[in-house]
Amino acid sequence: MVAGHRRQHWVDSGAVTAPDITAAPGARERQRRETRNGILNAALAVFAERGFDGARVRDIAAQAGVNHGLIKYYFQNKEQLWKAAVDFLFERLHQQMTEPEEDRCKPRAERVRLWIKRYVRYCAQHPEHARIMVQESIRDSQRLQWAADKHIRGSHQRLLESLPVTLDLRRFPAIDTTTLIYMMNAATQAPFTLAAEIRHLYGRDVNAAQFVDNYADGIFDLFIRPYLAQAREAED
Amino acid sequence: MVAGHRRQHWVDSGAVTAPDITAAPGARERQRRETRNGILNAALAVFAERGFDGARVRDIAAQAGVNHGLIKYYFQNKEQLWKAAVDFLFERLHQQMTEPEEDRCKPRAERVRLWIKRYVRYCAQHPEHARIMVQESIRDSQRLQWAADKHIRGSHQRLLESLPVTLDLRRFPAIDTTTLIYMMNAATQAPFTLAAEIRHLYGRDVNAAQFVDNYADGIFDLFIRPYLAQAREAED
DNA sequence: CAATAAATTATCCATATGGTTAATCAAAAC
DNA sequence: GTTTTGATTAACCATATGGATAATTTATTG
Repeated sequence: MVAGHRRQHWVDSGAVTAPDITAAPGARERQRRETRNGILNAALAVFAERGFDGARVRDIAAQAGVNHGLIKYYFQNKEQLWKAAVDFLFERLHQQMTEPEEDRCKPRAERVRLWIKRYVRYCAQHPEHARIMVQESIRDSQRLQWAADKHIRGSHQRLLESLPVTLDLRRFPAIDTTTLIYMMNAATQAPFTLAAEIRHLYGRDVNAAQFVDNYADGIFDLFIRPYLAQAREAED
Repeated sequence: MVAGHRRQHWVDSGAVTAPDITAAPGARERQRRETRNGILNAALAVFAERGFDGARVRDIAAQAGVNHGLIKYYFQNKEQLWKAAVDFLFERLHQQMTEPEEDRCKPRAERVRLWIKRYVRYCAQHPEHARIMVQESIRDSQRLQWAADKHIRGSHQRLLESLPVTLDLRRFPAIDTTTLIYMMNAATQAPFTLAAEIRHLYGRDVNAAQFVDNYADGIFDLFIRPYLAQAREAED
C-alpha cells in the first residue's frame, strides 16, 4: 500500500526546488496516518490468521509494505500493536453499527431487521473480529482481560440498548439474555468465520451479497421474530 | 503424566532379577500407547491455545512430560502431529455422539433432546475442538483441506443421518440445511469456546453441570422445537 | 537553500524454535 | 544372564524471531 512512495527529489540539480507531489501541506501527517493504518490493517489480518503467538512482526510489516522496525517506532512492541489493532477493530464495529438517523422513526420490526442486517454485513466484511476474539478467549490471559474490560463489556451493553427490542425471553425459558447474546453472536459470525471451510466443502461463497442478505433474514427469523410475535401478543 | 516412571532395576546386585512392577507382559505396548496419547492430549491443548504456528513442539512435550525428541520419534514432525491430534479429536467426537442402544426405541422428540444433550456435553468437555477448527479455517490451508476432506464432510453427513429429525426448514425459508448446521454448531459451541470471557465478564462457570444441561434445553428450544411442531402439524 | 525534526530503513543481537543425532535406558527374546 | 530391539533422553545445529540501534531519507521551518 505505501510501497513505491519513495521518489527522487530535485532530480536535476539546476532546476529550482521542484517539490514532490506529496509535499502538499500536511503531507507528513497524512502519510503518517496512512502508514499507521496500513500497519493496523495488516496486523488484524495476520493476528487473525496466526494468533498472537504465531503472528510474526516481520510478516505484519511485510504485508503493510514497510520495514519491520517501524512497528517498534509506532507501537513500541507486539503487545501494544495488538492492543492498538483491537482498539481499531472495535472503533470500526461501533461506527458501522450506529443506527442511521433516518431509521429511527421506522416501525420497530423494521428497525430490528436493519440492525441485524448491519451486523451480518459487518461480520461478513470483518471475519477477523470474531477470529481474534476466539483466539484470545481460551485462557484468561492479560490480553483477553484487557479487551473484555475495555471493549466487550461496553459493546454488550450498547448492543442491549441499541437493539430496538426487549428480549425478555419468556419463549425460551432455558436461556438468559447474556447467554442469548453469545448464541446469537456466534450464529451470526459462523458462516463468515468458516468461509474457507464452506467454500471448500460446499463450493459456496458466503461473501456474495445474496448470501449475506439472506443470512440476515435467517438470523432474524431464528432469534428475533419469536420475540416480536410475543411482544404483539402481550400488547393485546 | 508419564513423568517419574523411570525406576532403578536390580537395585541390589546380590538379589535375583527383581523385575520392575511395570514389567508385566505387554507393559511395553501399554506404555507406548500411554505416551502417545499423552502427547496427543497435550498437542490438542496447546494447538487450541496457541494455534498451529504459535504452538511450540517443546511446550507440547513438556505438557506431556516427555522429551521433545519423542515427538519426532512418534509423529515425524509438527504437521503430522497436528493431523494425528485431529484424528484423535474426531474419533473421540464420534464415540461420544453415537446413540446408545437403549435410546433407539424412545419417542422421537426425546431422542433429539438426548442427542442435543450429548453434543452440548461434548462441546463443554472439549472446547479445543471448535477452537482448533476455527483457527485453521481462516485460509484454505493444506491442513484445513485435509481436515475437511477426511473428517468434517463425513461428520456433517453423519450428523444429518443420526439427528433423528428431518430439517426440511419450511419455517425458516431463508436458511438452507447446510447453513443451519453451521449456525447450530456455532451456537452450541459458543459459551464453551468463550468460557474465559464469560467467567471474566459475568462471573459464570459455563462448565457447571446445571448450565450445560440448561443450555442443551435452550438449543433444543431454539433450533429443534419449531421443526417438531411443524412435523406434528404436517401429520394432522 | 540550510538546519532541524520526523519518518524510514538496514543491520545487529540475544534468544527461541523445529528438527536431527548419538548416546542411554528399559523391555523382550534368546 | 546375555543379547537384541525398542523407547527415551541430552546435546546439538541452522534458522527465525522480537527487539534495539545507528544510519539514511524525507518533510518542515526559517
